[in-house]
Amino acid sequence: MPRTKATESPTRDKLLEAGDEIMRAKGYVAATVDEICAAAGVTKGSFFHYFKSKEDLGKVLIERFAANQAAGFQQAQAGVDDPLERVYRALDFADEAFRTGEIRGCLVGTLAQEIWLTHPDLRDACRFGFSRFIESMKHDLVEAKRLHAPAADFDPEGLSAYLLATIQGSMLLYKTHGDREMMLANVGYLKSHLRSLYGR
Amino acid sequence: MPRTKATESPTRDKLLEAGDEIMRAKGYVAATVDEICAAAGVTKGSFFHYFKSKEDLGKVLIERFAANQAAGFQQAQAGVDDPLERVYRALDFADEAFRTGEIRGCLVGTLAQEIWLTHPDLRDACRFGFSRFIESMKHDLVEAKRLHAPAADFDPEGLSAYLLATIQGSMLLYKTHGDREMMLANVGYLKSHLRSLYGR
DNA sequence: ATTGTCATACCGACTGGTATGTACGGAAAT
DNA sequence: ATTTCCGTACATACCAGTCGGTATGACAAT
Repeated sequence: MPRTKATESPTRDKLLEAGDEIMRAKGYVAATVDEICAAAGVTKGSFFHYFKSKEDLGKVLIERFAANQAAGFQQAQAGVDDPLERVYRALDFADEAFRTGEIRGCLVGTLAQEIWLTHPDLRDACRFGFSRFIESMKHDLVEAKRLHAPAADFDPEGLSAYLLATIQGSMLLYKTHGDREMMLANVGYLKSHLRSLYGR
Repeated sequence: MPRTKATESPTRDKLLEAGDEIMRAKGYVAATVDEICAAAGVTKGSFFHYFKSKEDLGKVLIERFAANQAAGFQQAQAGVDDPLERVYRALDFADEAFRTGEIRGCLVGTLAQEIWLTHPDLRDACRFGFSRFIESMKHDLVEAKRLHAPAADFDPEGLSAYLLATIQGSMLLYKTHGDREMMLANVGYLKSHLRSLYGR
């Protein structure tokens, strides 16, 4: 296995998976390298072989999470051309993610909350992750207004950040209330809001 | 000075103020007792005289923050009887808080994100803080529907959690993007959504 | 008025545990 | 043979929380 460049190895993947799990549950600071190693079934030697620091792992995890998320949305919108329909597909995807399987929250949102002042590099990674969502959605929202509601009186530019904020906030409230219905209801309110803005 | 019961003292207040500031900035885990003591200008002896643990301080801070926040909203709605107008006043209050002064985020939201799994007592305090907002707002939203839009097709029960989620998420996005206009725009979207639901 | 007692208020060195990161060595693969 | 890979032991720092100590004022007894 030598001669490779140290990316893409099963050990590294296990560390990423464990790190993702633990950091999403307890946040960045409380997640310890030892715990991550134990969960991954490896030792510290491996950890610091693949990552030069805990912060390095955090950065990789944030980027990985954002990329996976983006891929999910992209898949949910595959083949759909109408921009408004693409937005609804994205919300359906979020809805589906909340409904099925375990919701362990968004890694980007979880980490951003506690490291934005103390770890500028991680904060930038989080910002990039958010922007990725915001920008792609913004494009569709603006286009959709031109197509379906050119005369309507609202600004489509900021809507994508609004959607993201509500989704992030819903996951936050879920952490304290454990109420899945509330999350789903919030996505419903978002959809109804969009319907009223875009006329359908 | 003896014979009192140890609550309400300038030293304790300084610890609370410092703890609030630091935990809001760095979260619960990263905020150290030493740092809080240094910021308050006292020593560890004082800290553990007034609080039996760091978690104890956290609990007090969450309750304090929620109470202050509730008092602020109450003041913003003072003398207003119409339930819908009360809701708008609350949003105006949030708007104003975002616009003026420093926004250091919501302590409840910040802590909830990282301690919900590891510190059940703190999570319960956060839930109570959120519920306080949700319940009082829910009452007005339900009443407002009966008064102003009894025939409209939406459920007013969940709207308050939706409002809170969007506001919390907006503050979260602010941490990565530092964009105050985005927060204000999101409150604007909320208002316009309410206007479209309630017909005014 | 003075003294003694006691609870509150506060200090700061210390402890035990644990955190990240390092040093180094051996296994395994090319 | 050299590099990747991964384990163990260790270095260093820092964490929450403890503990004895001092100071101060309230109260009671003298």
